[in-house]
Amino acid sequence: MEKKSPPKPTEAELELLQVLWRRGPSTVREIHEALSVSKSTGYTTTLKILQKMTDKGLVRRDESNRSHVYEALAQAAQTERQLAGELLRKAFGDSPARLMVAALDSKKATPQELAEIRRLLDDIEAKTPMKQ
Amino acid sequence: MEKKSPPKPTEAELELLQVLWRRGPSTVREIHEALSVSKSTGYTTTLKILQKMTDKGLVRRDESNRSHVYEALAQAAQTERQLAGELLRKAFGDSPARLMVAALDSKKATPQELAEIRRLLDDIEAKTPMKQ
DNA sequence: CCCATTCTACGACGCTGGTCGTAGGATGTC
DNA sequence: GACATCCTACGACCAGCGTCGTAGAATGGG
Repeated sequence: MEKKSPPKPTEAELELLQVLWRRGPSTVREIHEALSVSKSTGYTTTLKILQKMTDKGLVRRDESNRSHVYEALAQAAQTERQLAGELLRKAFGDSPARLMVAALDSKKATPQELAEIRRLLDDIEAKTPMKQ
Repeated sequence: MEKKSPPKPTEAELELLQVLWRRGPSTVREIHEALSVSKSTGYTTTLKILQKMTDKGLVRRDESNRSHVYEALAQAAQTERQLAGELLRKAFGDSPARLMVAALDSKKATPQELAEIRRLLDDIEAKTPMKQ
């Protein structure tokens, strides 16, 4: 039992996490620049959120340089599982099928995407029934 | 163009909406009772949220009786589409496949559910390519 | 050495969501 | 008619989130 359950990131925190997942360990400046293309928020806002994320255990920081270097502790797959699971429970009665109906209804998927979903289902079914 | 876009319900609002979807038009008392099995919140809290939902246009109320009767305006399918679409965009780069991976990973689906998703894909593919 | 720049820390503010308490009007019962 | 009960309206409160401004320490260029 070494796994701690990392708290759910807020919307702004998720955006920063996504940058860290993409870039790897980064300074506040780097994260803020990466984000400023889509968002126009102040530098200290980014800093403040990062500090809170450190308290929450979502990220870890290396303070050996003057510009602290932040690194994601929350893993992408785990965070996504958490978010999907929560919506599943709160809005879809824990029915993945119902969630997919809504998702595919909201964003019209390309035939390629549909094929990919089928492939993923194959993988899952291949794995589940005869336990490995 | 008669469809207005109803605002996104908050978590508490979604719970009340779900009761209304299940029960149909109901009084505050009825909604509160229905909810009190799982939640222990005050009567006036339910009332207040309902009032705010009225302002937001999520519900409509009939004031002809002393006990006002509330009715859902936001439709279930549309609301679910909205919620799934938002998560899809914010956390999954608009990729339904990635969302499904996370969802199925969070809640181990039964073979029946997987089959149901396949059926769903069949429906969609049957509908899209040759436009009916 | 001094000044401009860059960084962190910290407090403030506004907003929203969820919670409740209380006031006061309507209703029902004896 | 009087009283207890149920209803709505409304304001208060608190916590969390996102935003920013400013202070003050570290750094680096002339």
